[in-house]
Amino acid sequence: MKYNEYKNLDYARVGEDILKYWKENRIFEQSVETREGQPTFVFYEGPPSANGTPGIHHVMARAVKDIFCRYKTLQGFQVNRKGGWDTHGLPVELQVEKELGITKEDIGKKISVEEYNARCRETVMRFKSQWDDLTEKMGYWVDLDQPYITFENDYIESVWALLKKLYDKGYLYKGYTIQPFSPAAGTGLSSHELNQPGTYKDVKDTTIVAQFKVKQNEASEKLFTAANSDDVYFLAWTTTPWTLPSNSALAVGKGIRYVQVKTFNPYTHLPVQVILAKDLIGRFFSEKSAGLKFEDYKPGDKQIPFEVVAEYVGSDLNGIEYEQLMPYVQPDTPAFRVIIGDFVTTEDGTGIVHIAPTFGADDFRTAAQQNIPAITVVDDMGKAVPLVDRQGRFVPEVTDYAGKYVKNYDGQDESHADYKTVDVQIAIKLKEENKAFKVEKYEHTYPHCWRTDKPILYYPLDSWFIKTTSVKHRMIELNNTINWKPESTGAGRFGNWLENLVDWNLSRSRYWGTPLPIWRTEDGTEEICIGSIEQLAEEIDRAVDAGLMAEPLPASFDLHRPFVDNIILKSNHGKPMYRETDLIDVWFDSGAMPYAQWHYPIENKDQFKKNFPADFIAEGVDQTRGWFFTLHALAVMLEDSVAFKNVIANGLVLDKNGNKMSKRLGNAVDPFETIGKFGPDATRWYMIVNAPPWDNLKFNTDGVTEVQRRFFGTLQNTYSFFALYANLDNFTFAEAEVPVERRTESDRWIISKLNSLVKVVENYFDDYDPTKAARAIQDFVTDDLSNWYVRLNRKRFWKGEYNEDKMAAYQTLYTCLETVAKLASPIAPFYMDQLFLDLNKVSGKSNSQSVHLERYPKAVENLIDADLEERMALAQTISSLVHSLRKKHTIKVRQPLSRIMMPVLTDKMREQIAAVADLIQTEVNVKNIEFMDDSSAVLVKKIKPNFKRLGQIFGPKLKVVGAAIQGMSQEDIATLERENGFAFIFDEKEEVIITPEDVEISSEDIPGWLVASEGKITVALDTTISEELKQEGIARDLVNRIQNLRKDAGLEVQDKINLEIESENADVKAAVDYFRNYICEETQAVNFEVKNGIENATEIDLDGMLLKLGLTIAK
RNA sequence: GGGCUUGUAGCUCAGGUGGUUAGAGCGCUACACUGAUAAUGUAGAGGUCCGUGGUUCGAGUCCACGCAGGCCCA
Repeated sequence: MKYNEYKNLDYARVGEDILKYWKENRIFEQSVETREGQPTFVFYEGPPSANGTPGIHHVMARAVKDIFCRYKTLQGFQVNRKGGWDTHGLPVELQVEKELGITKEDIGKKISVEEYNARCRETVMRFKSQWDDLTEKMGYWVDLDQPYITFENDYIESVWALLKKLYDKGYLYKGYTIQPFSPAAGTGLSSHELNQPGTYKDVKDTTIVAQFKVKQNEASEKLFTAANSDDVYFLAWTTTPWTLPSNSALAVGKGIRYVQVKTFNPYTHLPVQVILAKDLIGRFFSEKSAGLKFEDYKPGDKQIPFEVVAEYVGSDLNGIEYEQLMPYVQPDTPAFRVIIGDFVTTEDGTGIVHIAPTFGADDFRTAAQQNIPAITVVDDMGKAVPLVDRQGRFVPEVTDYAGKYVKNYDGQDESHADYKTVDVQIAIKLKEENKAFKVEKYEHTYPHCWRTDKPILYYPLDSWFIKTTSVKHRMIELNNTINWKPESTGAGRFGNWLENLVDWNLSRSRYWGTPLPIWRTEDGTEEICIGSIEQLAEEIDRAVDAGLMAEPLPASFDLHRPFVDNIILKSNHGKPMYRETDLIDVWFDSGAMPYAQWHYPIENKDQFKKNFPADFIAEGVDQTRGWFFTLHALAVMLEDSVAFKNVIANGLVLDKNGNKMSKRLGNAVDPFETIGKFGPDATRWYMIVNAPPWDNLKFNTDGVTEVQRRFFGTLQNTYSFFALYANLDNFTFAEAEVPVERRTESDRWIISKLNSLVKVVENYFDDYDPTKAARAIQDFVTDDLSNWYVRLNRKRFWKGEYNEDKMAAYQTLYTCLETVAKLASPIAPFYMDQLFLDLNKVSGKSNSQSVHLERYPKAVENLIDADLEERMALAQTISSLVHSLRKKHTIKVRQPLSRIMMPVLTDKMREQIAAVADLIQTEVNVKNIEFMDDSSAVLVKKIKPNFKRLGQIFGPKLKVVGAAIQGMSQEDIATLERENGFAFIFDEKEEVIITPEDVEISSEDIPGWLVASEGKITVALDTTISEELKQEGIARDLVNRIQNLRKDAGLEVQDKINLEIESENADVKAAVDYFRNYICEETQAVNFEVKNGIENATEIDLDGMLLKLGLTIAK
């Protein structure tokens, strides 16, 4: 049996072949089955949506997931990976609407809800086969055969069951949220409808800077100290004066600077003191008025004097109370105070923002967080409603403006002289009451309803909520136990989000989604939340008995709209109950997957228990407030637990210029094309090795090419090298392993390095840092294994008998390759499996059918030898220095030299170098390494201050001391070393003593020699070339030329040859004479004749020495 | 506008707790090597460490304020 040898390996082909092999041998299934009974590693698949085609970023995200699942499998864990599909939601609906050429308005009219939803169901899985294809081709192992699908009845039923649990715990309630609303059309608008072209228009509105009078009490005392007897007001600007009756708070920016200004109201001319942002004084007070005297002011003067009397920061003002501006309706709980708002700026207005929680999303959110009530009235149904009704008119309680439209919704002629908007009427009233500081027209853009062209209002609309705020504290607490990669996403983005948590708005007014399972009586006094199909059937039976329904629930029933909408249930008091028409947020669907993927809690209790919470999940960072949040929120509320213990939030995949990929711009990278061209392994390896997953990746195929060449090319070369000679020698790893202590220094070194590698890679994987793992593996393969170990040991493989040393070399290299295959298999699953299989096919060392069924290698501590690794590093540095010296003096490596000399300052260093002397000598072609120490007395030493140490001792004096140290003479340094101390005298009095620990002494120069140094290592090269050395150089040159001839003649490595040589040159003759055996051995010549008149001779020029060579195959 | 994040050589990236000469790979140039050869070695060119201020004897590193890109949220 031979090791496979490849000419021009096709990496894409490797992917295809191995994929076929996996399928035929059920490797994925086996990797789960063979771990039966072992501890589980729980992974959750964040469901993608198959209504679009997959992109290259999906390869990235899924590579990250796959890596850790494979790694944990190698470690012996059982890792079930259930696939899943996210099927509900707006993108699906929009796509369907686009394809049908309809709008939301047409649903239920031009097309029935039933047909519409059928269309959605069909559309959402349209690209499933493409997704499945990519999943396989990129090597993402996930169970595609039994995925969870969010639109299936079982899934929806689970979601209902969870909703009911939340309902029973009191977490579900009906409230309102501020949404764009068109009073003219009587409907809410989605944000996407608001983004239609033409909805934002320039309009001129009356704006008011209102004066809110500060209440004098303990909290506000500081304002009045500055004010003497004047009244103090907050100034706040609004472009929607009709919201002023609904004001219940004022918001300031925490860090913004505010001033208190003494002046006069321009309309009433009364003395006032007003508070506004310091940066905005110029907007309200003219420079020209700066020096005016207050006693000179007469009512009506154009120039109004002003004076800054005090200054505050926003946090100083927090909590100060003020009098209600337009007291039509009183709130139930305390309001009218200053709060901190994160959205406050000094871009425009006054730096103080008027808050009307019923008419602004920021207002609503901030007020809710800081316990500020909204101003509402109670309607006929006993429900709290805002001061403006759904037609856009003030309610009767706002007496002065009752029934008036807040915008021109009733088509009045605005050009008429008597036309006054409600905003203007409010402005007039406030001016009269000394409550307006400035009134002016202001042009700005304002959104309009795309159907009616009338301005929209931000308006509270009914919504169902989950009371996440009630578990906020627990969510934060549990979040702190989650290992986030990167940490900042957990602490920052996610942590801040939790800190500012508001209740989860569950309602969506759509058609294709999980229906909210709540039925209510028309007056809202009775309701029921349904938690299962069984319960629904029972309730329907009751309704049938009461005559509300005609038939019981059929055996097969779709839980979507419109079918559930047609169900009418019977309340306890016998009234009919209708379903709340809302669908739920699709994020609830995906957040419910830990439960619903098993149809839990309806069934599969054990399955669920075994698979909750997840050990690991990974998705894009954009999921922080999406999937990560909903998973966490549901787990905390339902199970009082985290949903996941470790999470990687990966970044975006951008194009090579750092721009977002988009199909529209045409810069999107096709994953099939990339994998087809470079193969899945190089693609994955590039993505992982290039940057940590949580950084954005600038995807550049040049990088994939580089990875393919540098890493896979080198590894493959190394394998080919091994296979070539192992096949010649029939090495099958049949013999017992050569004991490590009988192996060479370099064998033990690479084994030590290998074991160190196993350790660090394990640590990196355990730390969920695949990039560092990949880089460590790559460095090992390219630098240690290929460029050093193999290069230094080439001869051992192709020269001489199949003896123990050769066996040791094969075994060592085999072990390295096999171990690398295992270590790297999570990242490059196809290629590494091929490598493993190619090796194992011959050796039969393992019974596994795949590297993915293997166990992760264990590092053997006593094979790791730090001293050995250190001295090999020394050998590398020294070799590099000698190469550099040879280069400088143009002495080629083939020319042997007699010796190098090295100053050594410690015995340890001498021992270390002596141990690797052979290697160095071979590598740089010198005969001897000699050491020098202090006793040789020719060393020139260099001294360098240890700044870190000296800085701590001398602080500011470091500059002088440092300079003094660097100025020390050779004698000074000798004194310091001899007496373990050296004294400087500064300014003729101050004595400073330094010790050898305060400095670093190195030897840098040897007078009369060629030297090179790096760090503490200095090498001197003896460049004298004796006659004998010269001849040996010629011999080596000859060998080189003969080898070239062999190669040119197309000889195989093992072919023997006859040699003939002819030359007049005495040196050549001498070299041939003296090194005949050496030349024969190196070139596998069985005969070597010096003669004249060679047939078919090749003429050779060795640095000016001419000769002729004849070469024939020896039979 | 807010939160988070990134900014180091032409490109992709390293640079624990501050230490004086900022590194690697690729690319470029030159030379060498040649039974791993579409490989390899050596050397060279290439840096306002995004900017400005500050702390410090000393800042790529710490602080503040900006600038530019990105994500999420408004």
